Amino acid sequence: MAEQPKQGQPRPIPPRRPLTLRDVSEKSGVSEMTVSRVLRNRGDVSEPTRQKVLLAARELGYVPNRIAGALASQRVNLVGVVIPSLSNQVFPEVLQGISDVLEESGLQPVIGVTRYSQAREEEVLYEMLSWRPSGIIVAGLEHSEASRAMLAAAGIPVVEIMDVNGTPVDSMVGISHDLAGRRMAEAILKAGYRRIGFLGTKMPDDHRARKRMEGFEAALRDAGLAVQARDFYDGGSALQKGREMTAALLKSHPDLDFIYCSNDMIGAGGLLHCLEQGMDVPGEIGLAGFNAIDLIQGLPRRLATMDSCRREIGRRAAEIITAARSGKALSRQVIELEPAILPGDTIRRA
Amino acid sequence: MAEQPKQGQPRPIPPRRPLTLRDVSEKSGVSEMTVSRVLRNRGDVSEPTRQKVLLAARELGYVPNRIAGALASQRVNLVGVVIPSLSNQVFPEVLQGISDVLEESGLQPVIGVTRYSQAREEEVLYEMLSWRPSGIIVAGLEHSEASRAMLAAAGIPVVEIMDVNGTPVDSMVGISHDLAGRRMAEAILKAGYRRIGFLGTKMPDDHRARKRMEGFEAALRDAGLAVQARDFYDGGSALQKGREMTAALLKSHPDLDFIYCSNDMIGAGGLLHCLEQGMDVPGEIGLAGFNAIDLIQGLPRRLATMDSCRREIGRRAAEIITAARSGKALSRQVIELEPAILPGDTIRRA
DNA sequence: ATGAAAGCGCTAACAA
DNA sequence: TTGTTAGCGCTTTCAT
Repeated sequence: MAEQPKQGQPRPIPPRRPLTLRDVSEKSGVSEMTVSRVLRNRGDVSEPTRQKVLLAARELGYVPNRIAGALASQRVNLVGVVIPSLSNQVFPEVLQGISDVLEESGLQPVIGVTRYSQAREEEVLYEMLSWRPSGIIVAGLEHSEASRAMLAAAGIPVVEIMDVNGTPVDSMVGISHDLAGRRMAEAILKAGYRRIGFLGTKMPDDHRARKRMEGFEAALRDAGLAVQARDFYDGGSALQKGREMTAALLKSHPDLDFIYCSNDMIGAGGLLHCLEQGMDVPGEIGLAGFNAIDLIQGLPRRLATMDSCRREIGRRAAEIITAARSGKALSRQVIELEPAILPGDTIRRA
Repeated sequence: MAEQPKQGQPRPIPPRRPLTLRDVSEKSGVSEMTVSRVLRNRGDVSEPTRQKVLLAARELGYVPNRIAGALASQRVNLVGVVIPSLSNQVFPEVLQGISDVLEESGLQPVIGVTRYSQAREEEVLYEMLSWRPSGIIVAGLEHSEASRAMLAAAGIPVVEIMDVNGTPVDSMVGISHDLAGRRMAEAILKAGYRRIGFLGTKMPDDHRARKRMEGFEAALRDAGLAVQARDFYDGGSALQKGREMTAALLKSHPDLDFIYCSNDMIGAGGLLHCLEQGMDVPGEIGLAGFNAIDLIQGLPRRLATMDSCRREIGRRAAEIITAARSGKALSRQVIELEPAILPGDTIRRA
């Protein structure tokens, strides 16, 4: 049963058992404990010993086993991040903000995707909490009872992000989507538009889009007006849907003078349609979206939109986690950011 | 030192120690071992016992500790996925394919982002391997020596994806970007275009974009032609950059009759520019991109492009991992997918 | 069908 | 500065 290096054979995956600290200890002639100290830069180790250990570890190709480490130390450098989708353009940017901050603290984001389903969210949270992360960042304030219970009982910082219209389990960082809708409505009314349509997503669980719409309608009501026409989409290319829905809306309601879209992609599609029809934008018809995504920079007109502060939200949320971890026992923070209106070229200047 | 609920104070993080199997065991009056069996659906447990345990676990809000479980069982339901970026539209779709397949097998993807840096990739891989995942999926074939060594020594299935122009550490699933560039060049030449320009990304480490360009140029050379003009971009809105770079390219080389872009966003920007200038697309000038992203469905013309098979690549890669895990000891698979040309409306019909 | 004992690979706490 | 000991919370294995 002696090991027999077969030369000339394509090297198979090494059947070796994974290396342990003990292997490094034996190879370097230093105790496991000291090896552990060197590998974690902890405690005082003499420079010669340090070098011996480092060399042995490198030569063996040792990769520490964090599972054992985490169990022994009761510390995990993981932060759970739970978001509805990765294909939404918006969430990767939040993630960017999060990982920018976490990286500095040696924390690692672990991403879970819920597909806008509370049931799936519950599963994802359960799965994440079972790894005993140092904190959880989760999009939105609407969760199942079980999810809220898990989060509250986890004994770690929990930050709910993107939205502040509701009651958080622990901390929250976001914008008021109700206010965002209202503000946009006010800007539109101030610019003189009166016959207003709405295009949105059908997603029954996109609570933030819903809140924007509700805020928008509330502001119109305050001015004695109402949305004249609306339509909702579900799936497919948002740009194409924006085109089609705008075309349909203007056909059934030719007198509309503004269309408020629940996101920039829909708005961009609408804008392309209107321009191709030779309509005067923003004179004859105005348009607005939401999010301020990068894309709108390249459109024929800069679509009016609102900054959703995604990156900043990510940064702030991550900072709450890192602060809590380094002992600054605060928690229960509530941070409301101010979404700015970017009027672009698709709303008449007042 | 009695606990003293301070009312009116913001509730601090619950100081309770996390629950363990023992807590469930005590509450249910069943041994830890049997509790463990129930919670994992393993072995034979009588129905009454089962119910007792489940009830106790639910009432306590017990979440198992996977760290301990993984250490004891030497099994981890994690699969590392290492990609260059999340903001590229393309990678989230690969991820979608991956998680569709993994989900069925109870495996969980863990995402790492390299920002197109090999040094960062090395760190990310080290970090991931330290969690002893059941497999690793990594984008691209170009890695540092240390990364390749780590992957080879990890003793788990490794799948390199997106590209097949190179030698994998273990398995690979992707398309030939060299071939993709060639095929597009051939289609363009066949349609009668001769004065061809190129717009790409500056990213020095986007090897796949580079290989496409090289294949493209090789095919032109075979036809006795060469790229007449080229430009590269870096950062910012790709749509806007596509616009600007196309404008600049056509200004300095007004006789170009085709522009091949290294991705659809650049191509879309170019298309919008050309149409706004009143140019005849595809008669006067043709355009093509790469990836077949959703967005192009909503453009004024369907941009010519090539399907990069992202979803399928993700699925196949994940299947290799799940197959290896369920004992079907294969490994070392090489799967080359065929990228189809989608001529759209921006290449003249032959 | 259920339980008891051993130990996964590492680190905290203490000893030398 | 270095080493020893005793677990971390669970699962494997074997006994009952």
